[in-house]
Amino acid sequence: MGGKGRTPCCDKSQVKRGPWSPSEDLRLISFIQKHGHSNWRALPKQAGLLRCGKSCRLRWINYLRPDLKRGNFTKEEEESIIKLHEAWGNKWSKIASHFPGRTDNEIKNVWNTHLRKGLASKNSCGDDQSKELSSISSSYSSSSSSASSQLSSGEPSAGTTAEFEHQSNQDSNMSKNQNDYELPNLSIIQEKLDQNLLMEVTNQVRVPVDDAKGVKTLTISSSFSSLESSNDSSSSQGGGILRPDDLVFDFEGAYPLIEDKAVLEIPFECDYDFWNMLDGFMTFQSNPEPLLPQADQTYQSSNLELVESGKWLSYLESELGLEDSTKTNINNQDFAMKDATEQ
DNA sequence: AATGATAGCAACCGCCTCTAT
DNA sequence: GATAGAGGCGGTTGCTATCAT
Repeated sequence: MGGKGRTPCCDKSQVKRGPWSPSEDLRLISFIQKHGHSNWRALPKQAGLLRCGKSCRLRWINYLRPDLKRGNFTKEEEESIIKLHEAWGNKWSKIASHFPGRTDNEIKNVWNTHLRKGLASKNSCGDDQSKELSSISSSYSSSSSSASSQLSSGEPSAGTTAEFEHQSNQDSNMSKNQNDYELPNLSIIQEKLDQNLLMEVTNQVRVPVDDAKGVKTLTISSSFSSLESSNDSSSSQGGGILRPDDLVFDFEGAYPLIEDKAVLEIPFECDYDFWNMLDGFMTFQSNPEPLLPQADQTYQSSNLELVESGKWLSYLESELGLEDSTKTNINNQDFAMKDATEQ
């Protein structure tokens, strides 16, 4: 410990706080993708972000990392969390290390919101709990063979802990060296698609990826809760913020693989106006007001919004030189009109 | 329909640990 | 060994959506 007190990690009056905007997310993603994150403190400045380095790190780890598994925890995962918490207490990062794709923050939240209450209620009816624990134990052992032996007793033995750690090392490649950040392989992408994380593709920013056999395309797709009729509360938070459920990596066609890893690149050095415009766009698009339906207008206005946003992104694509040339002229005209109208 | 209570979760804060000098 | 800087962790807060009255 320092002893003489710590210098603040950043000047809090100079940094932005609160929810991250879509453009900040994209800046961070593209910067890390290109340069890695060897120095979190220096990163915000280098990336042109008015954020504390810690904030960037947290955002990346908890939200933007490409290997994150989103969506609800499965029953098995929840049961595993309960058992691991029994063994280790609030060692969230340690627990999280056994759930590839899950973050300590996520697990902590799940524990605090769901599991703790569930257990508390079970504790009130004594016998049920021991029954429950034994069922959890057997369930766990069937679902996680390498970890199965340690869960029947309260404290983990040295051997069983070692087993967990062994498994953890095997599972969490990302945590080995996050500077060598790797994108998930295609099976993970497919898994996300299977989980319906790609609910509705409303916009696409295509990024060409060089490939010896030609240029493939990565599509960053975003869908917005305001355009969805989903009752899922998790998708309804965040307002104009681009959420991971919204921002998914989608692949068109085969993707270049180097040593089984997909490689892609988002152009970081685009015009700063691009990011700012993107911010404005995201806010504009996610603004529910134009979409809040007057009954039969719902469908029409939503589709209008989709069309407009599609035009907008096409415009972006053309600005970035990523466009399908056949669409460019029309879209530029459309956007210019829209732009003039809004201004 | 309005209001208050509750739930869920992203983000922040402050402390701890590790490492370089 | 002392010190400072940086990353990491766990606790907590605050915002938003949903539910209940």
